[in-house]
Amino acid sequence: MRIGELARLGGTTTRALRYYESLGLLTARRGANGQREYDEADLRLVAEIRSLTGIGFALEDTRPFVECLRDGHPSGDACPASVAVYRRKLAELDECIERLEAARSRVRTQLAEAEKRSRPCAR
Amino acid sequence: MRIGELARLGGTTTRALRYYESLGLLTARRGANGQREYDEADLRLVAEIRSLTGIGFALEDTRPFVECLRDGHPSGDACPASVAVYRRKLAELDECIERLEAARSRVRTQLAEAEKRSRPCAR
DNA sequence: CTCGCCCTTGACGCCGACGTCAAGTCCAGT
DNA sequence: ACTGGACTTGACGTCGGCGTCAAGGGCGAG
Repeated sequence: MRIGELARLGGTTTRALRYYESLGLLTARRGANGQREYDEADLRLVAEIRSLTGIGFALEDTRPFVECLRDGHPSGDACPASVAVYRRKLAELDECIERLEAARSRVRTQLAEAEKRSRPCAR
Repeated sequence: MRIGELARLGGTTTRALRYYESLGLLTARRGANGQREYDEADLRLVAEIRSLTGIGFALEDTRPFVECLRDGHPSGDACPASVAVYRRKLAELDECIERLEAARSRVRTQLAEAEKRSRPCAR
């Protein structure tokens, strides 16, 4: 298949696919006319990339998963490097959630105090 | 005081202060030599901006607070517009935290499965 | 006078993940 | 032959919040 169909099937755009290729995440065979030619394995890679970025992974973080799949593993997270990214991401998420929850509680406090001041005698 | 001192006292940089001014968050009187001149009220504004951005507010979100202070209110969140930003921000934080927690649980699941596959007979 | 430090404006750089436009190529259908 | 759609590369634009550099002006101390 060509890039347009891969984009459609992968739920993304041709621009994104070329961008992935520029990062070395995707590689394409070229047909006689110079156009990129893809197969099911490439679709699998795109699916992996989209799935991970959809969760919030940076493109660079998807690299180990993609390489793992290209090495013939049935699953992108079958390799130690991928699992390491899982762990790092988990730690990042924990920290991020913690910070946001702290921020939320501060905002809540501020909001409560502001309302108390504006309606000092409200029930 | 001049911009350097305001930056020091406010815990930021001169570049940031000039940027705030370009956004209309800060205004400065000019001395005879063309240099910016600030007072305690300006320091108060900077403190408000830094406090809010420190929690994760965008600069634009601090505008109502700053204007509220400039209107003579003792607190930046004494105005309805500021309180509205609090509410909006709270909703944003709730949604963001929710998404991150969902992502975290997905990553946890993936990690657990990946480890199960890599060490099928581990205790 | 020079040194050094602070100040001025203007403008480009950075990060990530593409969007969007330009100008041209390739191919199938009518 | 012509049209329309899909493809190619290259390059600039976007968003936020500044960092950093350039090229100068102002001012007190020695």
